[in-house]
Amino acid sequence: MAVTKAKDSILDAAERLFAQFDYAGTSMRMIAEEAGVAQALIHYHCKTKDNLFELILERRSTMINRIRQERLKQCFDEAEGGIPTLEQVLDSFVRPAIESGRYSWGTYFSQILAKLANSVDDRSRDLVHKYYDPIAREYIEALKKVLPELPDSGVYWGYLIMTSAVVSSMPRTRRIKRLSEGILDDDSIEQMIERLIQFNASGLLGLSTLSEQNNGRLRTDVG
Amino acid sequence: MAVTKAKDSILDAAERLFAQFDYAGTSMRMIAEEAGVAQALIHYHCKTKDNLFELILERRSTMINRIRQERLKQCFDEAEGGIPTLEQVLDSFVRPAIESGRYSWGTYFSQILAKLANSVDDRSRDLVHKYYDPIAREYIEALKKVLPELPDSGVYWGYLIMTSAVVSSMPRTRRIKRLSEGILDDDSIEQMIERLIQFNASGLLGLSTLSEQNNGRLRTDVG
DNA sequence: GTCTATAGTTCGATAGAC
DNA sequence: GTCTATCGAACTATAGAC
Repeated sequence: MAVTKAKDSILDAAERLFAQFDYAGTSMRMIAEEAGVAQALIHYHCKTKDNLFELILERRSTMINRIRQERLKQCFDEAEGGIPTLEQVLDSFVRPAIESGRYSWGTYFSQILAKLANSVDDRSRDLVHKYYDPIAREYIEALKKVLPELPDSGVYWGYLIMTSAVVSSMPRTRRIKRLSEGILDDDSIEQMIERLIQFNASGLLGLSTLSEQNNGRLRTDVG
Repeated sequence: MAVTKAKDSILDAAERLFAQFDYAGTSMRMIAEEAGVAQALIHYHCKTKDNLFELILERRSTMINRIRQERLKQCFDEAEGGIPTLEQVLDSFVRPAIESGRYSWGTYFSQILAKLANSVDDRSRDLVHKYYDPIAREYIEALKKVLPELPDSGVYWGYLIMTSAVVSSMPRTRRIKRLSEGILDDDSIEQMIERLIQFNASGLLGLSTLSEQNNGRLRTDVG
């Protein structure tokens, strides 16, 4: 049985509005109007406003993370010696997220996800836990294999810093265009993917040079 | 003339509530109750809800960015040869932000800022423009001096990726504790500052190795 | 500066017809 | 599955006393 057409248009409309006005700033009336259905139909299909938000998150996170999972597995399957390069692993992580921005839904979902990832309330943490911890654990294991010299603490911190950078690069704030006075823009997806992989690969490798015993002191012989 | 005590308690209360429930999810009634004043007094002191939000942003951003500005200047003044190390520059950027999390207000403001930074609506962009573009331009100029071999596009992308990582590391989501199964936590401020500096310094340097003509191809000889 | 009271609007959710 | 109608509550902002 296919998902009803009405339910899809409700999810699409809510996704656009939640992105633009935030969860609390979006009313069921606005969603109904945007979707072109009666307000009561949203409750019929999606129960509550809170559940509607989770449905949106579930739809896109499973979509993106399934692709990541497949490409990560492919990395390891096709690698000579069974260990792919760091860049190959990061590509499988970064590309599905940034490429989703090509689709109109991606521009909306990315804003929802970025705000969710930076929320500290219990409900938001539970949602991140439910939909993003499984893929996080897979990448943490993959990074341990690809970077065997990196201590575990570096892997965890590195993964989280990298994730922050990727998630925050998904919404097109156009800030780079303003700061660079029009020279650069965030609509070049391939350029952004390349920069993110390069920056994060180097950043992860950089954590290797920081020994556990060495905390508080930084090498200053770079640059 | 000192700022009124009532106004401060209104700003403090609103800061806590905006962080917890977002802008649209916080009502003037909630703020009045949390501040222990009448609802009408908020309008007297802060005019509208929208203006109240800007007052909160102005108060903390000027506080943090003034410290950054002073320390950045100090870096260059005290450096031998006039050019400080990359890590010294990044320390002046990262430390004031992360250390603000020691104060209770920092835990609230960090959540507000992280969501603002990931918003694409015109009002949010204007606020980022007004309160964060000046300090951004100072650091971009500083990075150009510290990393003379890095092409401009690398400086702009690097600054924005770094900023994303730092801003998203400010709210204590405690995700690292869950993912590391209790081994690590985000309450160790010194450890977090060190990791962020190390990661971002390496990430910025990593962008140097990516030539303008080379886009689409990555070196794979790392790891 | 601080308050009470309230105008005028909008909210999430549900009841019940078809 | 889809609709109209509506309940009870909450909203921002202001008027006006002190």
